[in-house]
Amino acid sequence: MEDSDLGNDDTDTSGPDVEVRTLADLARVAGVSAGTVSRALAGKSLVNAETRERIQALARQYGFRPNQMASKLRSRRTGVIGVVIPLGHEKRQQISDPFFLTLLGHLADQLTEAGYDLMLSRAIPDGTPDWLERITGSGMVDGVLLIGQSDQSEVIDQVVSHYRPLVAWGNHREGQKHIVVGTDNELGGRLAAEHLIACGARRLAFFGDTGGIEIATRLRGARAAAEAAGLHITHVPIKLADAEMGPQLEAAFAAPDADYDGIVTASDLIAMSALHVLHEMGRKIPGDVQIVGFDDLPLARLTSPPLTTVRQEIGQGAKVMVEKIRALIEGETRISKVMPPTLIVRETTRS
Amino acid sequence: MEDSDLGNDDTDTSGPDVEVRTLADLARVAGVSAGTVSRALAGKSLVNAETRERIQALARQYGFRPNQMASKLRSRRTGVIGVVIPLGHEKRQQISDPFFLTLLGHLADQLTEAGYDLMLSRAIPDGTPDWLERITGSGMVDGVLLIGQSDQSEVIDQVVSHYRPLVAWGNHREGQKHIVVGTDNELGGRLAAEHLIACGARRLAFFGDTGGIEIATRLRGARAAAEAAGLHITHVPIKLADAEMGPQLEAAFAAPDADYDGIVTASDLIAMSALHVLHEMGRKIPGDVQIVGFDDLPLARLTSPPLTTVRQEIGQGAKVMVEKIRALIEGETRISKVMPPTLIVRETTRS
DNA sequence: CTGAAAGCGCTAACAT
DNA sequence: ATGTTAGCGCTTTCAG
Repeated sequence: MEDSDLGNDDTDTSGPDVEVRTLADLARVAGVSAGTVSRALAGKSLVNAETRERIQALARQYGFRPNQMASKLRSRRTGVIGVVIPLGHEKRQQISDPFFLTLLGHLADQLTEAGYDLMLSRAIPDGTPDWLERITGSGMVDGVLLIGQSDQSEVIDQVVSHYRPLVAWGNHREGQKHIVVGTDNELGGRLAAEHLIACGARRLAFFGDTGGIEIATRLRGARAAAEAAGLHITHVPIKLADAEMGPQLEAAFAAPDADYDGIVTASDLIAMSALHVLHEMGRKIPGDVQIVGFDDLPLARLTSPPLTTVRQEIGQGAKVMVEKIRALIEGETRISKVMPPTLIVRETTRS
Repeated sequence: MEDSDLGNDDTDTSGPDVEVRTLADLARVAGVSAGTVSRALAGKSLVNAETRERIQALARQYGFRPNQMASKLRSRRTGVIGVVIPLGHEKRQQISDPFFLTLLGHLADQLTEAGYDLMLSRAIPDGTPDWLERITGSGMVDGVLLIGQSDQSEVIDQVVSHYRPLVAWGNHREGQKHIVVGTDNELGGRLAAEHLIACGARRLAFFGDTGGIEIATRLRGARAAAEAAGLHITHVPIKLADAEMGPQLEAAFAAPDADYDGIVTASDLIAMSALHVLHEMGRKIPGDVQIVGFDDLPLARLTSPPLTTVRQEIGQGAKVMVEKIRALIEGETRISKVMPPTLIVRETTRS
């Protein structure tokens, strides 16, 4: 019969002789139309189950993958979320902040789980909204997640006036237009300072650069607590330049009136560095100086002594950011979320 | 003069009344064809300098950005590099390894500098090449950077047989098809063990899970050094499960014959955790036990005592990976690069 | 130097 | 349930 001869053509299951790069190619091989192949591969229900499976098998056999660019162009949906790290107020051109990196890791996990791809950009704000609009306006992403607002809160507000699906990590400010997920930084700073004061510290300092609003707010909280106790807190603006943090700290401790006995730091990283420098100077912790970190990175429990710190819920934050961006993309409405920090008492304070 | 009257038409610089979303829209506004707008915006030389500038000004004024999907589809060039983290041999579903995260940060910097966008994917190898081909075959990226090979060396080889622009970080194996940038792990392991032996350690252990080839090779190097000195080295397969590392280490030290006096670790993270656990057990470092880390993360110098470790050149590695992927994309040929590690002696060994 | 025309590979009406 | 028809918005010959 002619039919069986036809059937025999199927025996070449291994050596694909014809190049099948496009839907049309596969359609030809399968003897159907491109439209059907498209539907079959998308797993749509309006295709006969067995043709669908046959086509999927064929696709596998020929190693065919639909071109995403074409698909995205046509469907006006990219399946990609842009994750942007604004490298603003700190002049370093490098992504190295372990907090951001940790948040990024969690975001990657959550986005993958939600079926999104992640496009990472580092951006250097320049006063105009251009650094952000280059990403929102490119048609390359369905939404944007900002890891930190730096000092760009106004610019971001301006962008969301015409670009909705955007969620930032960071500090929430009254009257702010864009949606933010973050920690109550003022409370965090206050918790840290209050704890230090309760543990007997009197000569307080805050270590951290207040160029970004988050840190500035932590300082405000710490200062409020100090003032409530009738104390002064000295602000020492340590920049996060990795290796160069040591010298900055040494200089800070060498200053004439620098015999601090309680230090609130803007991050665990600064705290760890301070711990190290103080240790080298022969100061006892928490005997001579008490320190509170910020973030509660996984590493905080590994320092010696283990670091007392203000915990931010990074994993939870990532989850919430992804939930919100998805909702925004679906056209729903969402509001900001401020999460309360918790004080984790370990051994760099006298508890 | 008529000229000044003409100039007055430009006063509506603020209120774009017509929506200009596409090249064609802008072309209409500019009174030229879409082709010319495309060329002007691409900065091509074959456009009259002043029409080009006029069009660019118009684009800026209307906030117009060409749709990347369309551009990429047409030009068959995405300007995107895929960065893939294979979450293979370790079952954790999470990106948290600080080494990978650090490498990722450097890659982001280098790629941005080279004008590429970065698409991050975490992948869970499943025995087939599918986890990788989903990315290489999607038409979404111009090339792929793999952060670690996990135990997928053969699969990767298979993929590069038909997909050239791929560079992996990791261990180089003789006869391997794909291009790798990485550290001489065997040498690294040997340096660590030799140093420990030279410092008087005799009861050696290697802490780390050898599921990935990199770690297995480090163990091989350490073992070779031990055997050359007539010593035995005990392999303790610590998994990188963040918080759960403590208990694993405690169990390791509680084992009957576990009075190690020299420990080679597979990463700084394990070393830091071990440091912490030993500290809690009241063991002196380096007095009772000496430890050598691996990676030399920025944090290694901050432990107390500061960590003796085997340094991998992460920043340099990222630079090399990006150089190689760019060359491969251009159709050039490249070979693997094995970088020598260096021993950084700090204070967890008796030097 | 610029315009017109032809797709890149796919999806989504609209038919049938 | 499947085929047909039209584009998505851009780039790039090919003319002029």
